[in-house]
Amino acid sequence: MPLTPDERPGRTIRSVQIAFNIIETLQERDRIGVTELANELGHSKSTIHSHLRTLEERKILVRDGDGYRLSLRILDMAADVRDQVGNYDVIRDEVEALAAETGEIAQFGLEEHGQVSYLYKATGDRAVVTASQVGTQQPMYSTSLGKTILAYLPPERTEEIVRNTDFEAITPQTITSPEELYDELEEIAERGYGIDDEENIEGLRCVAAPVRNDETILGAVSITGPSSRFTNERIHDELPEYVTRAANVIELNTKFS
Amino acid sequence: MPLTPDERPGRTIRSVQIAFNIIETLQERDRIGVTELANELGHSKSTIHSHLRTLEERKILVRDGDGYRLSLRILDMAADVRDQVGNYDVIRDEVEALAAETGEIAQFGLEEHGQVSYLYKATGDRAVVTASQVGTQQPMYSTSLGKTILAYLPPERTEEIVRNTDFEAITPQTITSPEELYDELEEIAERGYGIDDEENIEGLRCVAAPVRNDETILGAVSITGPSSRFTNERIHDELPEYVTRAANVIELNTKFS
DNA sequence: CAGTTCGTTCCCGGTACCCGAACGAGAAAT
DNA sequence: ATTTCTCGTTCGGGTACCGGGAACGAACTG
Repeated sequence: MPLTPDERPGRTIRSVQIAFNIIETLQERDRIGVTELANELGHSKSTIHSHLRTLEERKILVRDGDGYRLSLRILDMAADVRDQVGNYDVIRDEVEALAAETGEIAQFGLEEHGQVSYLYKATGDRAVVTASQVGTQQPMYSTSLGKTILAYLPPERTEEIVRNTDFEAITPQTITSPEELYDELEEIAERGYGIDDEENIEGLRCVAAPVRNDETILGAVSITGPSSRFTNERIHDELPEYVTRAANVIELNTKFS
Repeated sequence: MPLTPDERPGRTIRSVQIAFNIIETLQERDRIGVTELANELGHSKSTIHSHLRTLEERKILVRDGDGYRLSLRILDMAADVRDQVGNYDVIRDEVEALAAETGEIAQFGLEEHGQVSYLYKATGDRAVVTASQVGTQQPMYSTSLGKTILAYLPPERTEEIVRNTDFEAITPQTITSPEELYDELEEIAERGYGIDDEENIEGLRCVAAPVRNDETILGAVSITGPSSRFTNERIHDELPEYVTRAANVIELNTKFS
């Protein structure tokens, strides 16, 4: 298995690619040894060995029993990430409050690499269970968070993201063309909130509101629930009020970084 | 500045070292650009550029404004780390409970790379503030957690760690020789809990108890407080009871992984 | 519009990276 | 006890490829 078929522009460093292949493999299947990794990744044992040694010296991995796993240093790095994004405490408190008062799932997400990344997730007492997890990514065009963020990003950035998007019909309702998407973005910008009507997961609807600081968008807040509770009526009346209120509180407490 | 003066055994991969130098620099000082990184790390701009491109493609970094920062994917990795260690929920609940009932700092730590890494930290309502943070590391020989873990590790592993330890007098009370340390480890094994009497930070004392599963040690729980509240009397009577009780609860709820 | 400072690209030389193969240490099997 | 796996580790060699320098382009500033 050759690595990458050489992305068009720019160079990328092979050893580093290998290192992160190891890390990612170790992320999903812990406690693996040298030989197994070598087979899995298609490299010689000696190559993998040197890499493991390097990563262990850097305290990214630890030997645990027979095999390696990621080290707790990752937790420290995660804390720094939260600091760097800024306003984590405000966001957490407000998302928790939103989940508590609605009983549903509340989330905060922001754009990274042309996708939505979840920064925080809170589950209310009657919330449905979903697979989404903090730090993971979802497409922009199929989520309320993503579409709402797109609607408020600088136009050139929005275009760049849309241009690099492969539209895929995740559910029957998913938006599958740039034209449809741009229409909806306009709509969102007009009314101030975005909606996902079973476009990402069947049976689930979401409502999201942008969080902005001085014209630049930081991210968005959303609530997610089953279509049975998110009726056509509530989704354009009561629910947008909740999320915009939460978004406003975050905006007001935002400190410049 | 040459990288490492070539560690004695084994080879380590330079590109990966550079990549993690970048990551670590970005961890402490966010939003840095290519040129600044190049100067800081002593590499050419083109080298740094290729690395940044690689790391960005791997979604480890994001462009944010002008400059890079670590991406939210780190948060996802952190979640996986907690899963891999196992029993995170039990540990969190019990450490929180311990902090709540004592009012002090409570922590759970385990051994990695011959040091203590903190997995969880909870602060009670009258707890002193310390710099220690989840995911960071401390020496084994100067902390109650470290010494307690050493006392219950397999003897050969303990020896290996002690052999590779540089003893340093962090405070006037710090243990500075293997002999002293081994004496204390025996004491700990006898009475079942470990103590740090201002050996790591002046003015602070800690008490720790081991968490074991079927003869193998998973880590240790500790409480930390000012010497004024951690009197000679309480530190050998009331306080050990708290931590051993917490440790026992964790042990009982431990699932095999 | 000149001047500065970014980020980016290109090519080239030297090296250190990856591989293959051999070694050593356990454990399991007979 | 001896064999036979399989694991992690070490070692040298050939060459891909990584890092450096310099030139280019773009964005700001004066």
